[in-house]
Amino acid sequence: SKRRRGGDESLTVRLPALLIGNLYLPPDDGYTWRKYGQKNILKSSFPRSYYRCTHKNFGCTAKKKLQRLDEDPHTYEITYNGRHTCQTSPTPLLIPSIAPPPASHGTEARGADTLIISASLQPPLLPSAIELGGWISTSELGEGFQPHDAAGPSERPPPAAAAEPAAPAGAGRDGDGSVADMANAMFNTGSSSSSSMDIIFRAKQEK
DNA sequence: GAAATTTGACCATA
DNA sequence: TATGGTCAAATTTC
Repeated sequence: SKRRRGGDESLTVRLPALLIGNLYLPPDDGYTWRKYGQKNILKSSFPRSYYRCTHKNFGCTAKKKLQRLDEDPHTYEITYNGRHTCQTSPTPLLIPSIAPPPASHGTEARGADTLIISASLQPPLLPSAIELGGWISTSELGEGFQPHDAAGPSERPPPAAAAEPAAPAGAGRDGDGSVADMANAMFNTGSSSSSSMDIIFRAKQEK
């Protein structure tokens, strides 16, 4: 269909928004992005926002386009462009740069360089779910989600996922726990990681 | 003061 | 020429 000059890869995924209180916020993919623009799109009632990797200085040209779907306000369509060359990137999780698994329930190919991943298999992959851990009420998660998932060493090979938690003392990450922090600030959940937080991870069922 | 957002202007492409 | 994507100054937040 539309092939681009060799390195122009793009990956489009749809995943459920994090529902905090009564507002939907975009899912955290573990990378640190810097917003550089926002535009209103004709057909969409929601604006489209543009992000690029924070570590652009080091030649990381990864970009990300985010759009909340009109039909499903609780679903975000995220389009990734370019590759993360920055090794300082925290949680690599999804974005396998055009993962090949074609014939599979849940994943359906669209065009040559576009891949749609249904939300149903996202929850386990989302780093936010892992990082936030207790913040997310597992009862609200879709079926297929293991409450004590992260603990299991036998899960799929999470490359950097392992290296990440081993957080180097001091260096730390950039403000990344934004979701938790924001939620915390918002609802004044205060100390303790009690699960009183009302984060609902809605797994959208594709029609 | 540095770093990240916001926002309208500007540019590119269909 | 209209629409989508990026720039960059002003502004806010850390």
